[in-house]
Amino acid sequence: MVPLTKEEEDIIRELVKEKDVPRKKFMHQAGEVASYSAFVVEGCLRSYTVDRDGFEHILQFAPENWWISDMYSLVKNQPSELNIDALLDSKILLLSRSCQVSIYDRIPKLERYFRILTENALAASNQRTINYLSLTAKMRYEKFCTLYPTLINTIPQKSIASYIGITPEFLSKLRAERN
Amino acid sequence: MVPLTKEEEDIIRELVKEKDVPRKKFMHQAGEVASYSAFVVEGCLRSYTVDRDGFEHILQFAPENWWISDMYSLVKNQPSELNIDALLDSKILLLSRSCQVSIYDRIPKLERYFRILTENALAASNQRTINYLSLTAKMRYEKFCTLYPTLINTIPQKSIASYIGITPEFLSKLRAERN
DNA sequence: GCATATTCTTAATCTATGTTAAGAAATTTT
DNA sequence: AAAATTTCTTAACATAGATTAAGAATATGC
Repeated sequence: MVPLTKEEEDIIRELVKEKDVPRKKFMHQAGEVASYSAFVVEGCLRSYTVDRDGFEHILQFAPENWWISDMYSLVKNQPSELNIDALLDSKILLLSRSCQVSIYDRIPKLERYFRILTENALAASNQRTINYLSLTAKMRYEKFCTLYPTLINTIPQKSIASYIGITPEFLSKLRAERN
Repeated sequence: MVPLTKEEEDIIRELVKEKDVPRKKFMHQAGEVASYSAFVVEGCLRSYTVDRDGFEHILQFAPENWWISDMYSLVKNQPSELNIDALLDSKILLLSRSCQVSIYDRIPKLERYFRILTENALAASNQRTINYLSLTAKMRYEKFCTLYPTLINTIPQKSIASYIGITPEFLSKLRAERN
């Protein structure tokens, strides 16, 4: 999306840390203040909350080439309610919030890149809210399938159920319905 | 949030159009491609979809000093599903998408301002998604009351019901419960 | 490759929330 | 301020989706 010169690439390479996250290992845990965003090079991460009854609710999947973070904790500097862990063995690039800001100062077009990225994330989040308000569970599942075709066979069904806001049992029933 | 010089103020004043929007009048209608963001100087706007059964679902309230737009339509350049209208007689500032970009080029710190604004909107939207996934209707109503105390007495209850994703009848019942 | 743990399915039962309807209260228009 | 419209409340009944439980299928760790 943003063409970079060799020097700009070097700046970024210096500020970003590569990391392997094996399946089920955390990149971030609830209770801590988030200080990193992650770009998924390979694999898949997810962010989720755990409610008072111990149920997990997935906020975001981040397959390859997606960014993931706890935006709330990052911008408010407050302890976060979110956990971020790997659904598959993954390789990520970590960018700390302070590095991010220093990149913006040194390479302004990256501030534009992240602004646009965030605008797209907001548009997608709004769309998801509208889906909750106006669609049945079945319709949300069908939308999910067309929106994330690659995820359907790589992540457990119960994770999809959690993302669309239903129980795994009910998702199982919905799937049985459509022969 | 962003201190401006006299000249910068003049640039902005030139690119922004002031407009009065009487109660129930539209700033934007579904089907059109959105090309403006609006800053609410006075009054209150809302964005909402109308589903196939004719029910309204409110995505956002914008009381004084908030921005409102159809981010999806704006960034994808696609016809929007959202209507934006005034809940109260309002005065707004309209900023077209093209002016917005030209402001970014002329006053880079405003690109930062809008990046931060969008990050905050995303954090709030994520929070709302988590609320849907993990809270009952009653808890969502209570959260709404603490989050938007000023709205509770200025907008119809049925609008609150629509925003938190329940019917007005059920909200009425919830309110009766807590004596 | 076997044992263990996790995920998925099915079915019976339960419950939070929706629907319908009708009157009361509040607000807006004339 | 009366009439008309919109919003709010209440109550009986309906339903989408949750819960519980148990077995079957898959996946994982050793």
